[in-house]
Amino acid sequence: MRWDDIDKQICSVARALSVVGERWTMLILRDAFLGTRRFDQFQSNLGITRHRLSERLAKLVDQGVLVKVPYHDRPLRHEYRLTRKGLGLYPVLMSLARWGDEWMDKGEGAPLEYIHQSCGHMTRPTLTCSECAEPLRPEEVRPRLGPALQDPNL
Amino acid sequence: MRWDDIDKQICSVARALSVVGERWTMLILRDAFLGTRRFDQFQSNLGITRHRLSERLAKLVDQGVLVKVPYHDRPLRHEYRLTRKGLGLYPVLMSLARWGDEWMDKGEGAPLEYIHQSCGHMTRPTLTCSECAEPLRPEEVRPRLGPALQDPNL
DNA sequence: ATAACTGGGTTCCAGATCGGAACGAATATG
DNA sequence: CATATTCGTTCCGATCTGGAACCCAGTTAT
Repeated sequence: MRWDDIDKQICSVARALSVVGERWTMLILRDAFLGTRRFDQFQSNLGITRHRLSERLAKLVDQGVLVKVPYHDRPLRHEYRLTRKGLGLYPVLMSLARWGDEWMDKGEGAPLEYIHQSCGHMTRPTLTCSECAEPLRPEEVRPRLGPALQDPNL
Repeated sequence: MRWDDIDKQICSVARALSVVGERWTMLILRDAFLGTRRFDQFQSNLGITRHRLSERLAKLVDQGVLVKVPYHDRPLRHEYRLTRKGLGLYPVLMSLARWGDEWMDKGEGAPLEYIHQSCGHMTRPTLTCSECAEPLRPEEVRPRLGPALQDPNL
């Protein structure tokens, strides 16, 4: 199977990766969450080539993860901002960051720390159950077929 | 900058992606979390080529995300299991799945649903603050430089 | 005992994707 | 007018990918 066809799988992870699973895309979004908005800020922060960057940004705009907002008229200039769909990726980014902090540390501690302003503490983002609020452990979660995978002939 | 050098960045997201950011890797891990363990189970579930699969598995073993465990002696056969480091990626996978459920749905509902066995309910995995247990919203979290990025000359 | 099968790979090649550098277009600045 | 800034695009050689064929050690089927 070609990579371009993964979005045809009936799997939310595959579909998500069809949008954010390419090289650089997650790093672009990391920067977007940290406040980067303009083409060449992205470019110099990331060290990605201009070509690749414009390709990735275009796809993210296309998929509704970013919007192009004009911030200057003549000459026409845009910046790229996270949409609600884009903001929805926050847990993915934070989970990646936490895993990196925990498992890929080279002995100098975390690059960034996060203050949760509503409670004032340094936070360690934790995935919890929406119903009982306990941290979700893989052994305690049982997946079952959802609507999209239920055979109507059963 | 070449993609192979992203792990040199002082950024946990980049370091995490240097391990799990290649095509297919996350899908391999998704399958691993759903119980897949053997080479050709992965291969037929994913539709990845054998070559690519053996390459990805080798890297994941190398990075300590999976372990090769022998399950048969003569002929020698191994299976691939998640290590603690691998299990640590659960929040990343679940967050991706939730985002896919929410934003990439094609109108037939979620492919999988998740039952949290310790509370018995269908759960919607939610990223929360470790300190106050409230859901983490990006606007309420302020990043600051951590130990790895603090200039010792300040 | 020979053939066919199984699990777990590796080799090879054509085509797609990538990185780097040069080029372009539209306006602003001196 | 010459130069700079911003945001791209074009081109090309290098790297990566997918598909198919091949390999090898044991195992079962004939």
